[in-house]
Amino acid sequence: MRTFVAAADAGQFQEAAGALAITQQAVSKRVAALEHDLSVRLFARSARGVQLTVDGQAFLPHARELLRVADRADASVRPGRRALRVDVHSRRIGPAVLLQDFHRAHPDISLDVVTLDVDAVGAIAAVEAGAVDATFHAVAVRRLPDAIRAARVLDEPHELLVGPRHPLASADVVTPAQLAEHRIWMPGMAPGSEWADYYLELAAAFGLTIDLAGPVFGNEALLAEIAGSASLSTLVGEHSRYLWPDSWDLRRIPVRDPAPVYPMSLIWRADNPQPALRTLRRALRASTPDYPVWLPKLSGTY
Amino acid sequence: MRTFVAAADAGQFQEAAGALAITQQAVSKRVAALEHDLSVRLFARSARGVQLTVDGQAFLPHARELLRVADRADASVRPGRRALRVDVHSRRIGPAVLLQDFHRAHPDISLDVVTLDVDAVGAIAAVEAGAVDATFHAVAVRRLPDAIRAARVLDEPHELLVGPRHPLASADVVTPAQLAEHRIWMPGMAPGSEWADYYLELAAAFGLTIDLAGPVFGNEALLAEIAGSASLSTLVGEHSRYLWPDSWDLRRIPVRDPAPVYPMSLIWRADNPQPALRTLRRALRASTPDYPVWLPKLSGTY
DNA sequence: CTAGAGGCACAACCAACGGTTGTGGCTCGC
DNA sequence: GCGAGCCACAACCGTTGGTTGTGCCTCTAG
Repeated sequence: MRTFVAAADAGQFQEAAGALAITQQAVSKRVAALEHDLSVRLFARSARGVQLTVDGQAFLPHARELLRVADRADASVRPGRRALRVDVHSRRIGPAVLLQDFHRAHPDISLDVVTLDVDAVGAIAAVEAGAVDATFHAVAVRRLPDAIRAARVLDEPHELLVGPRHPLASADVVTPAQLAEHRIWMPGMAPGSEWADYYLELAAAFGLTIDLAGPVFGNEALLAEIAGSASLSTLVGEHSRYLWPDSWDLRRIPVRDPAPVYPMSLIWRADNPQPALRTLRRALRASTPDYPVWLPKLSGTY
Repeated sequence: MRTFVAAADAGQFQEAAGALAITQQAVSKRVAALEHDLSVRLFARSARGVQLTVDGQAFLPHARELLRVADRADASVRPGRRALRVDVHSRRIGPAVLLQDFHRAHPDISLDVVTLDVDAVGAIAAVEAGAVDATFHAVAVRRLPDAIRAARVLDEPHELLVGPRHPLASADVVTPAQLAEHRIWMPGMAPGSEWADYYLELAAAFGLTIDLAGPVFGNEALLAEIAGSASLSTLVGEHSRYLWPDSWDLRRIPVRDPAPVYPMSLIWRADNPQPALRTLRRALRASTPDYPVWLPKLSGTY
């Protein structure tokens, strides 16, 4: 492909061969092979050089695009100068949305969003090791390793997700106190994880029934279950993206007075030289809600 | 790359090998070679299969994109089911702009814009031969080959392009009659071409001095010449895109009363089965100006 | 605790690919 | 008409990339 583009740019195989440091015959062979694979003629040969055919003209921009993508792919992992790589715990929750906004605002910065599938300790270890440039987690800033920095970037308020038959289905807003009478189901939180700790502390603070146990069949199953139930509900982050069929008629009801928020920090290595990281940090300015919030004490490992 | 994606999807080399109809060892070798080239480990191997590393996760979407682009590149020339291919005489004039608008409105339709670099006769021959799906030219509809259809899609009005020292530099609008006193320079029109015929007929109709001869050094040179001259001017299509440094201070002045328009038709083969062509035809509805226009008699080959 | 199943890597082997040099034919310009 | 410039074809050969055979590791079932 690179040879084809070089030949198209040069207008002759000889010169392209020079640029690629191979012989004219090799260029001829490569182009012939490409033409054979595509079963189409890309160049019209003459004694003065070559000229793109119609098919060649149509193919050229695609070939260039292919090389661009290949170079980007290479740059995404090439040690030393790879793209900014950020870990999010799930692609459906707040931080992923923040990153998407960031990408829209800075399309020139190449960004890789990955999901490490580890807890805060593991993610911070990955940041320390340089495997990722940054991660999002709830941390008590005082107890981080020396080389690690953190900045609060998102206080994520919660919404109650209920089906149409749930008693609170028609509420515009609910208070934590109101939730005490209802069962909140959040399966899949590993005991001891920051998530489990958070929801246990929340439950204790307001006398709630938050069910962290139970079989985990995935988010889709959970949503389906809630859609059909008159008593089940769950909590989701305000920025999170969950999709369901319209017919399920699920409702998201803000929780306020106070609003339990989940405090997310961006975590990075102090000595990370990536300029894009600085840009990301600047772009992610925390906007504190203008209503009363409830925050956990964050007594976990960090 | 395809092997890497297959292995990532399968979660094990064995299964990927089956899907690709090669042996597990070949998959192992291919992945190892890719890892070597990138000097990065993409998979963590275990006795239960393989799992993407962080680098692998970051690389995967790029690899998928690469395959997508490769497939599109292939589809762009693969005989039988290639993308809609339209010839424009120049990427800077009206039809190219129409196509760009069309692409924005229908981003799902893959469109290849090519420049055949031939006259109307050659372009229509290319349409007949199936090398391109459509072309834009000024034609008298009556005399086309049987298998060819045409529809007027753009009556392109002209603007006078002058430098700041030209006598008409400050005019808001000019008439063809006014132009009779000034020299209009349009080098590079081959004698007998539809363009030359048009401008000759225009010159005759209004007693203009239109200079089609002269050395051709390219558009940039022409613009530079005009910018510095107090007497030279040229005509450009209203939709055409020419760029120049701000300091040149060139002005585009509409020609009206009547406005000489250049009538462009979309030309295609009656039996072209491409559904996208139908969409293009529907999208390109001619919008006739609501002011008096001048049209040529179109006495050329077609 | 052990045996077997399942999965990946390494080694040896071999066809085919992709480069090289050498050469011939074509076209254009002097 | 002849040389210069450029591309294609042929012969040649090292390397690549597939194959089969095998060993090692881990997880699990008996």
